Amino acid sequence: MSIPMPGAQVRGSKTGKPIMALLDLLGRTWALGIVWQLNLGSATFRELQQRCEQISPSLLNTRLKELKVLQLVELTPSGYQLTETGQGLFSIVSPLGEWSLLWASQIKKDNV
Amino acid sequence: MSIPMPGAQVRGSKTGKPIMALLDLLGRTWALGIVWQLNLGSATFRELQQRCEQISPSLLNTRLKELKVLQLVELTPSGYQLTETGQGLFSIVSPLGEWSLLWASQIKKDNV
DNA sequence: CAATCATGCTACTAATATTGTAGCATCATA
DNA sequence: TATGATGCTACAATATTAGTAGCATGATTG
Repeated sequence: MSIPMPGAQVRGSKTGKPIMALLDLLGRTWALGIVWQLNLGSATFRELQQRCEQISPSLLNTRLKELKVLQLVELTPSGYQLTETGQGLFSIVSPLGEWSLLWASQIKKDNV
Repeated sequence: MSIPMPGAQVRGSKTGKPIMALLDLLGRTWALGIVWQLNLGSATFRELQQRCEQISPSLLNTRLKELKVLQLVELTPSGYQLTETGQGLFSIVSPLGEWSLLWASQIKKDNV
């Protein structure tokens, strides 16, 4: 799967709009999960694998490559970590944590 | 693929944490894109198909089923539309639109 | 200096998800 | 009773993800 570079055609969209590239990226398995986990602190490849509940190394590596090219993640001597841009992305999606709890309780409520 | 119900095991996570269910859902092709498009206004199945640049009807239907069960989307006489909960989700992710533009320009800048 | 360990990662097959096309069933309108 | 629009299903082809084994490199340890 080619890397969803903003400005280029991406999976599901030919317009090249950055938001479409971003939605393509975030719509890939574990992409958002990796960003989420890395926000908890930098991690080695294998640590990250464990935090992501045993994601396969091939997929983890594929995602990390994408995230590196798109400058959301970088590999430093102390492990993989979010770039400043990656932190910016995280800060946008971070309210999802709290929101998901409300969402969960609402779904439950309606099933009673 | 089973529906990522918060509280249950989901793809990639056994903890049942709502955030993991949410990340699973959002990590599926077109899930976030459908929410994004529906925020522009309700749409019939076929209109939605066109807005999503010719997403296949089988996948669109699969995603809509999931989003309906998870109460983010509902089918009304005037077409598919976001529920209040779905609008809440959108309001969190909506800054991604503007953010993606900055992101795109930053990536370009670094390539110069 | 050889053995051990941890690192990032590749290779490969099997399982699963997505695409793409055709077309069905239902309802409203003409 | 046609015609058109609706929501969708079926199915084969293709692409992605999962899962396991293990390689290559560098640091540490005996």
